[in-house]
Amino acid sequence: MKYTAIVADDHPIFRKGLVEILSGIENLEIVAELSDGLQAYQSILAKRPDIAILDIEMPGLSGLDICRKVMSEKSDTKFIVLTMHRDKNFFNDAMEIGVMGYLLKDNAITELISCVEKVLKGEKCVSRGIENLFELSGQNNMPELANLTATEKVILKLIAETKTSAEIAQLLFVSPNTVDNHRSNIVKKLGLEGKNSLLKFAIQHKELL
Amino acid sequence: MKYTAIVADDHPIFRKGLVEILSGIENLEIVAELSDGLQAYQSILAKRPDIAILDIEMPGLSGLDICRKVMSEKSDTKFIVLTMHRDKNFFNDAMEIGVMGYLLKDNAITELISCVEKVLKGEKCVSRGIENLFELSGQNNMPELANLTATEKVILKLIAETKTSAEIAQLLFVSPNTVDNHRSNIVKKLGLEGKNSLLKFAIQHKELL
DNA sequence: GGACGATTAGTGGATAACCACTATAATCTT
DNA sequence: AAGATTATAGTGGTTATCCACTAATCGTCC
Repeated sequence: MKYTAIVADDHPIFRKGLVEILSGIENLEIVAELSDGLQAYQSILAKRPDIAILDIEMPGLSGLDICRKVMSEKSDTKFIVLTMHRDKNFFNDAMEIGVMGYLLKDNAITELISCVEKVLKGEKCVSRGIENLFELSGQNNMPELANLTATEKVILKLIAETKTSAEIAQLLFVSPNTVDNHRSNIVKKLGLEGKNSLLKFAIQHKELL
Repeated sequence: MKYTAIVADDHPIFRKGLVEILSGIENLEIVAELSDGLQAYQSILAKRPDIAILDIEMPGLSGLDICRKVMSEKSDTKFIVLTMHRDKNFFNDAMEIGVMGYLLKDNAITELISCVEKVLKGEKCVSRGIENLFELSGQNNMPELANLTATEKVILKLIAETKTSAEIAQLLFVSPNTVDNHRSNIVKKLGLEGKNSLLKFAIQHKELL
């Protein structure tokens, strides 16, 4: 018996590679090949494939959006999502939604094949490199940042917006001295040194704040 | 007559797509397929292909590094580089080095094929989407930045790397006073105000420097 | 040769940020 | 109740940056 699959990815060359590899799996037939989220969603509803292999980052609907929508309509389709970026939020979302496979786009071809086979059997499958990523991101996501108090984080954010201590003091209705004191504490907690080191740090890391 | 090609990209699935598409070009034969920069470099030297299709972002040597090295050894190999990111610096570097083709990884398959054909004929070929990128970046690229002198730009870059005036002075073998003077001039030209305004500006705009 | 711009270097002053303390009140923990 | 943490506020000192000047040197263009 042949399983059916649909593939969606907005990068044509990468999609070509995907399709080529999946075509090599004997008991699998690709019934549709899409390049954007909405088309992929409609195609899944129309063809009800056994498995859908979706890029997360796509125009229109993301791969995760598609999973969410399809799964809310009691479908038996199983999902494997692909992503370029080792993003913890994506992974967490994917796990919550209940996708069966989570792969990094730079993974080996053998890993893709074995993942598809596992998922078809009903097993879950997560990329190698993701667990490492997890440990890593837990580590390099600045454990120091977690040590900061709520007020300190607020101030750090405002610093990242290139506000001066005087401006921050006005915004928070406290004395400039207090802000200055918080700055000192933050600098100490983060282990920074030198003039403007806090400003440099804040601007460079404002994405994680 | 058949042309020879080598392909290098560290993403296995994408590389598979690339190779698959290029195999469809009749007068082209792929003589090697690599997954890292150093291997690709050595392979090009060994096989002297007519054309090399290289990812820019690769472990070890980047695609551009490879071009630079190979071209300094009077090779006839023509280069097409691929990149995921619409990065102006990459493009400028590529043009300086003299690559024949510059493609974005999300480009269409037809564009890849026509680019290879053009380059084999000796024509240059740049991705659609790149010029747009250029106009865009050309517009919002701060006309004031163009007013800066070469030395001022160097100093601005170093400031963006969060170097202090004293450190910059040491690096450039000039007096700290001179660096300070340049800072003043830059601040004036950019119309900045307030303490650390230059540092803030430099860090926030370092991508365009 | 003269005008101009760029680079170099200096003086002097203002201020924001850093750094190290002390200290009080409020809150939370044990 | 005692202790810890947090937020608040202040004093005093150092320093990097900013700002406004002046000035010498060098190369380029007319």
